[in-house]
Amino acid sequence: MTYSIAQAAERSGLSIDTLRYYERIGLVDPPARDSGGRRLYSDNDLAWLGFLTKLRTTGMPIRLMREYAQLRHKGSATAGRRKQILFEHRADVRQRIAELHACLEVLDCKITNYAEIEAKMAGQQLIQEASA
Amino acid sequence: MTYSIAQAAERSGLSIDTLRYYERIGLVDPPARDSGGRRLYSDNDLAWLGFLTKLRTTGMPIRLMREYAQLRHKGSATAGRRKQILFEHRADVRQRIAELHACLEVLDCKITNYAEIEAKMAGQQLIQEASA
DNA sequence: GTAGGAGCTGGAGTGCACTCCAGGTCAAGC
DNA sequence: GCTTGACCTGGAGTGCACTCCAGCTCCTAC
Repeated sequence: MTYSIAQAAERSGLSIDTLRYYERIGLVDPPARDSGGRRLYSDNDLAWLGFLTKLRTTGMPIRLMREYAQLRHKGSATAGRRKQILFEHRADVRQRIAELHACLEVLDCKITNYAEIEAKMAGQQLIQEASA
Repeated sequence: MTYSIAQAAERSGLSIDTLRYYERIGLVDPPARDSGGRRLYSDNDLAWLGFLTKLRTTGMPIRLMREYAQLRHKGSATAGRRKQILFEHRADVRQRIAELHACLEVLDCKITNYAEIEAKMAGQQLIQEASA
């Protein structure tokens, strides 16, 4: 199964421009081409794009994704380094999740605060209306 | 208690340049100044900076933080909108945490994979050594 | 055969959030 | 009184990750 760049964009959630950009900077291999010179993405290509978007979503910088992509080409001898990259990145992600949770608590606290203010104001309005 | 810009930077975790930048774009109120024209941050200022960094850590864009900051100046009439901003932002943050968790699973899976490959290679090495 | 639409390339432009710089002021210590 | 170091200002520069553009080719459908 092959996909045009438009289909690949839709399935990967990336834009057409981004797909060409990723290719240009060496994040993805140049896909096959049809007789007219148009890109034909394979299921394999899409799987790799899917993995890349996971890395991006989790905030991995592109230069590191590129290092990973290049290691992939050098075969199994680089598996150690690739594993290390993912391992360290996972630790980063976990830490970021923890940070976000901490920030969530602050947000909860603030929101609760606003809700209390609202309740108080609503109460005062009731009192005003009753005494009017 | 007051703080020089260097102290404020250290306590907030922001750089001196960033503090001045935030002031310039209206994210923080211009702090007091000493007789020599130098900034003197108050505990209140630091508390606000602390809250801002929570918002930034959670990915709120600066233009939205600025809207929030400006609403704060307009008094309690804007509390509803401010609450709304935080409320929506909290939903964003929760969603992002969920996304990160999903990505973590993919990472776990990949890392496990690499570990298995390593184990297999180690096994082969043992066999080779034994037969040597 | 021609109009339209998808895709192509190389290169320029964008938005965001800082970050750096030159040239100056000010207060303290020697 | 002079050096030093922290701080000041307005403005320019940076890095990242795209995003857009002009001008072209190719295929399809009428």
